[in-house]
Amino acid sequence: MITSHNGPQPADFTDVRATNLAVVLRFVRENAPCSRADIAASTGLNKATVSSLVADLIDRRLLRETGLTEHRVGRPATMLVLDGSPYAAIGIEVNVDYITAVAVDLKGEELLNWRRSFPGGTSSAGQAVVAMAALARRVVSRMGKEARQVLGLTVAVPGLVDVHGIVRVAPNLGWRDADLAGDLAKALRDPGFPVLVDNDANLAALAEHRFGPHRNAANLVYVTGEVGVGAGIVMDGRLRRGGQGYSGEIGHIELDPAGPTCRCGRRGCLEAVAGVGAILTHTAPDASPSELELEIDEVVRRARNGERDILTLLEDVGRHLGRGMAAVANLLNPEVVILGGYYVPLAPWLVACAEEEMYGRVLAPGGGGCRLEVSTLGYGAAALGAAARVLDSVDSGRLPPQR
Amino acid sequence: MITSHNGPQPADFTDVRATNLAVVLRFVRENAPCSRADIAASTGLNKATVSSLVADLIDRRLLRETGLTEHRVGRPATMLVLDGSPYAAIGIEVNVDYITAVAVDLKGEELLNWRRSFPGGTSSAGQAVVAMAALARRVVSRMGKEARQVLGLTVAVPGLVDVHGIVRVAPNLGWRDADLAGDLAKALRDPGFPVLVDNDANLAALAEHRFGPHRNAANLVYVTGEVGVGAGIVMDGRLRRGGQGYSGEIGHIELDPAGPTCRCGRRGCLEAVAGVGAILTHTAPDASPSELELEIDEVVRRARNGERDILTLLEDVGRHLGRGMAAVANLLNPEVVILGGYYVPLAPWLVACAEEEMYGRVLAPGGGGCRLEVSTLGYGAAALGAAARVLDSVDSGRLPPQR
DNA sequence: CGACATTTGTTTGGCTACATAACTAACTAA
DNA sequence: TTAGTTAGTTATGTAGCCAAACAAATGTCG
Repeated sequence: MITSHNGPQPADFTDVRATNLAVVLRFVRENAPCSRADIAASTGLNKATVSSLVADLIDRRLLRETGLTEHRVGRPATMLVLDGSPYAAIGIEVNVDYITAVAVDLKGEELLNWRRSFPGGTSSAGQAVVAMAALARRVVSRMGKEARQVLGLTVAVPGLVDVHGIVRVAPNLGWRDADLAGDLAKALRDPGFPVLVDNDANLAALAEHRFGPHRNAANLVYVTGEVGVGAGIVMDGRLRRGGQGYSGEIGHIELDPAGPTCRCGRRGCLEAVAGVGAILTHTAPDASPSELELEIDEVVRRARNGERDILTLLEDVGRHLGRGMAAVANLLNPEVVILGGYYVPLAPWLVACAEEEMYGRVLAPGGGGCRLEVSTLGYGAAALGAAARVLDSVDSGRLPPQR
Repeated sequence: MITSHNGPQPADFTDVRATNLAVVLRFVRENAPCSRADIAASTGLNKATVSSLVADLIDRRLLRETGLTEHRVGRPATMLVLDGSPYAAIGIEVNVDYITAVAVDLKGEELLNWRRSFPGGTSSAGQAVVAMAALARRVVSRMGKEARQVLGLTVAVPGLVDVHGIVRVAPNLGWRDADLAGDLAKALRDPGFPVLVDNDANLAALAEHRFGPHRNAANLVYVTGEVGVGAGIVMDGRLRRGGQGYSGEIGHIELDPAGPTCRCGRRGCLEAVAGVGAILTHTAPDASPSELELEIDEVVRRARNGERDILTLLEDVGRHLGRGMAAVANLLNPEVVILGGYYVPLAPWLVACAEEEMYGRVLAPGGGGCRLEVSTLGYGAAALGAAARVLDSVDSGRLPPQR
């Protein structure tokens, strides 16, 4: 049996080449426009090697030469940039009431962002596959019209996804043991690109790691503020999924044995005291999942109006959230914890309290250098991360073939 | 400026060689005795390549040929084993009342295990360096007499050690901002091998990962049960230290806002409700740190006698511990959480309750496959891990030079 | 007992891909 | 115009992998 973690794999020349191609690709992404000489100087690779690698990447249409530098001593340099035009990566996010599809090019530029309503809360996984396949086909066809090759498709699911990509439990969708990736690939009939599935918080963390303002942080945690509360963990520059893929389940960390009852049946879970639900049980106890966004808007409006009870409620939620994040920061010592989902619109009234609690509880000197920040990627973070997941696999050496 | 995490480093042939040497070395460690043909078949490397790699490793005295196989069809195979004799890795553990030094060979066989009492609680870091240097010199000299080359020395410290190896805070030793590694290297006057410092829980986790019964687990957490409670985290096969090196500080996760006051000033920290201190405040409130071991022995004796109040106390501690470990398991989804330190002798009365709490609170299906286990490595786990840290750097390609 | 099969490990040759250095190219400065 | 500077390419050398042929040492079976 061949498994992935049977010790380190042996290396050969193709690995060297793949590694160095990825090094050049990443360097250009982060430093474009730049010359071959820049790449050689910064990476330590030889000029000749860089020329060969760049030629290869141009052949694969991943890089493109743009103009020359002017008015400098010496021969002008031909500048290189990522070639945005020939490829696309697709990310899809399923949720309680809608499906989002985004496509990005190699640079991460958003090519499209489609959202269609979908009764996720009352549909089976099979029905979701049908809906996703329809949407995906339209996206693929649009990409085809733009003469773009699709490099891959990843689906973000709010639930427990195991290391094989099987959706084990998605509480808000009511799914269990669904092989979404396999079924979707089947529905797309041999799509010619890999189809993957991962947890939404994991993928949002990946989006922050790649596109967010803290993209340099090798260690970060993204926290979803949806009906459930989950986390995606990036440590040492990579997503860490744990033994079976279930890492980041912080929603049911117990913060207070005397706290309110959680929907899991226990008391004082993070989700119950600092989740979006904890706010809405006070303001709109009968809201259905699909009304969530409207209800949160209403909470924001009332907070803006300075309604005392709402402000107190949010401060309280902020403090609980801060306590939970302190646990995360103490355990993982990330550079930054990023709050996402519905925490974003509520941030102005949450974050000060949360920060105070968190910084007060982190043991390491200087709070371990861990900051609490608010996501700037918006609601589509998971879908964007799903697309980023595709780009990541390109970065780690699985390049499209040569022309 | 050259920093370690500035993106992936370019690769060349020496990397390929180093990678493959490490692959062969690890394979032999885990499958000794084995033949060159076995290695080729299992790793996928070519027979010729394996021969060349093995010759190199024999030259470096890392491998040794042992007899031939007999009574099998075909040409008999020359079997290979790790060569235990020419090298040693040294691990030192500083504690409140003693310093431990261990030396192991390449196989992890313990060559010596010396413990000398040392008033760590009342000594400065400078005095500790003097004591450690004296002990280290004796160990190095003993290794010299056995004609062994010392590959490295690592010190395990109960405290916050940053990514540069500086001891930022060691509460029980009263140290702050001590460059132990630098000072110790200076005291040893150009020892000719690397001197490193790391947190004791991290190193104990490494010991479990390398030598423990769960050495196959790529994701594990080790929990120290000393005066403080800390954790070492192995994810995806490597120690994860976080952004600044302060990961695993679980002692002050707040489990109960209404709980007892912790020495950190807050209420209901894991350390305060499930640390060794939480037990001793009930049984021996005035015990000094150096009497800890005796006091725990006394608790064990009374538990064996079936004293009701002690059993209740331990069950209570077990439940709190289980709640804390549930948080760890939910966040990290490791294959196993290993309890160490003073939790080991107390395990018979703690673990059942802890398991029950933990499994009940882990959200993932089947508890995420996460088990709660008790360390079998004994009190010297951190020192052993310190030595393992040295062996790890050999494994990742920093081999001793050829003869 | 001897031919043959089986398995191990080495040798030879070929290939990939990196490094070094020499060289060409294209500009600025004076 | 000439010197200086920087960019990128073109040999040439070399490390180290793989594949295949080969040599060596054993067991098996007629």
